[in-house]
Amino acid sequence: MRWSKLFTPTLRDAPGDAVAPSHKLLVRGGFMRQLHAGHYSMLPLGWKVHQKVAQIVREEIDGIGGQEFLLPTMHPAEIWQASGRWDTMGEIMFRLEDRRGNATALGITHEEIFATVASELSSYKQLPQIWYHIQTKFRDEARPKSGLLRVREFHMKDSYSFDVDEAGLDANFDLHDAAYRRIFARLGIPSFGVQASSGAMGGNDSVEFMTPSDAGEDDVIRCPQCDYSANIEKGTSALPKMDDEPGPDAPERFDTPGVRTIKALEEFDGGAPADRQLKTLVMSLDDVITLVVVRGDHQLNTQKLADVTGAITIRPAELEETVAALGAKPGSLGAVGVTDHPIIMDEALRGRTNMTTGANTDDVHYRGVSVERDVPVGQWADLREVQAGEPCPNCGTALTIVRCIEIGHIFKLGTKYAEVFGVKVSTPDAGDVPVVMGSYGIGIGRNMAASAEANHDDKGLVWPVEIAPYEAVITLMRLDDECTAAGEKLYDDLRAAGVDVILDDRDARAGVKFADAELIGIPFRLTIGPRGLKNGSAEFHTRATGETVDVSIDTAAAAVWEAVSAAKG
RNA sequence: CGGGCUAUGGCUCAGCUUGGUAGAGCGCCGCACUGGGGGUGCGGAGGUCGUAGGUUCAAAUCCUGCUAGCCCGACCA
Repeated sequence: MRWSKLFTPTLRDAPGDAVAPSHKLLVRGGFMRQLHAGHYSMLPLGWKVHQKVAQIVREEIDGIGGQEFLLPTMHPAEIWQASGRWDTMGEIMFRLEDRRGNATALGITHEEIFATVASELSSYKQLPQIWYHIQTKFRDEARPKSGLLRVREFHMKDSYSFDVDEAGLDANFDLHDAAYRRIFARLGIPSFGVQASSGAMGGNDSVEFMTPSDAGEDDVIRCPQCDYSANIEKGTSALPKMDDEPGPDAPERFDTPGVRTIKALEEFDGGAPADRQLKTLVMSLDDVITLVVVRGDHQLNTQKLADVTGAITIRPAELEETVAALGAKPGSLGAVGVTDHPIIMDEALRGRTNMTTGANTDDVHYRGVSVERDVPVGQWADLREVQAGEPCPNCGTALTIVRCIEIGHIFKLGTKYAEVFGVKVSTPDAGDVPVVMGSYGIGIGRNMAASAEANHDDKGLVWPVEIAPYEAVITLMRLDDECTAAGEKLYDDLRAAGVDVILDDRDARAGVKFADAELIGIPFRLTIGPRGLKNGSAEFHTRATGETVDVSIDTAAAAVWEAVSAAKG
């Protein structure tokens, strides 16, 4: 490629509304442009990087035995209705009708579709199978943000494993785990796996891959000592045991005029510290008013509540609903003796006695509450959100909470989809059995952005060689005959050697060319100018280190080839 | 969905408070000088000021509705 012909509109200033470094740099470098919220046009450079990322993913999934497919992105409603996800996916799914009025979905993921294909599997001898495609997904995100990090239209590699039993699934799960770690390493993204909520995917086990970044959207609990790490939607901590006094034989009502908050009750004469209070949250779970109780100083994690209850639509109750349900306003609510609404209690409250909580009369509280004696708990569950500094459940070290980008997610699905879509195989001793599935996703554009987040400096992007838009640039300092001839020869030699090289033959000043090459993150640069040519040399610059060395013009191509080869492993 | 902010040329922004000829830098086109880190000078093109309505002799500016975008939160793979 000759830069004079390349469409790469680089900008000196980032768009004012971009915040994330990857967003700013991908726009400034002319990799992409926004069409509207959550939809980006990939320009030639952006698409080139995107395809290189996809190719790495393809190589690694092929490497564990994956077979590449391409399934449609428009799906009939019936197939989603069959799995139940037409309803449970809610507003995330784009829906439309064809000219006959048939309901259609734009694919958010492809478990159902791959399962229909898999229904032609018939014998255990065909298993295991790993099938995948790299296909556009559409998700009607409530809030697209941060450039490519969260969008409404994106490419995802999603693979699916099919096994005759759980042991087979475990093996395929581990193969994917290892392949994903190789992918992230090749993309230059520091990564680690965490225990995660399976959310709307169903299934019984899942691991998310995370990379620490302020531009991310997930909070991850990490132990600095052992290897414990979990999404905050899933993780827990070991709380110090509380020594409660037994308290009175029955709860005692007492007046608390004007006390409306946990903090106020702490300071109130005759009140209680927050960790000796019950916090009663009135929630609507699929329109069922439910009391959710956590310790006064704890926070509810709504994803945990969703996982535990299976509820699809969770929201705090409106004021009127709360008053209608309990007869008091927030600030004086409690679950003592409440029998006409389900009560879900956080595990941290098990066995607690002599607690303080609202009495469902404005300005009145109870003290001396024994949780298991006085509250008709319907369900116990881990609902609280871990706070930084709490002890690790494995080793007791103070936990940290790290902001992360989710760069991959792998699920053990079990037989849910196989049963719905009749994916079963004959076995020698168990007859026909449903196939055990796994599902494994990795967003191409998000990983491109995550690599940009991890690999940039104040001059611009510093792509790993494998995904850089070009591996090397030959920068002509003058467009005179001598420089041009030397540059053209190097350009031809490098292309012949298989190096992805661009010749900067623009009639522009040196500063512009250097700045552009650094902004878009080309790993290696050969500078050809009269200063070097006098001595028969070119300058060899490495983007990542900033080092510049003189090399003989005769060996310059070989030097670049060696550097590229070494970097690609 | 709740809260906040924004919308003026390709990009970044000023102008709005106090209504009166639409501006700057970068980018773009032409010419000249220049030529190893976003160079200089001269000349030029390019804007229904998001949109619809209202107030007014007069609206980028004041008022109202709408739309779009961004940020925080909720939610989400």
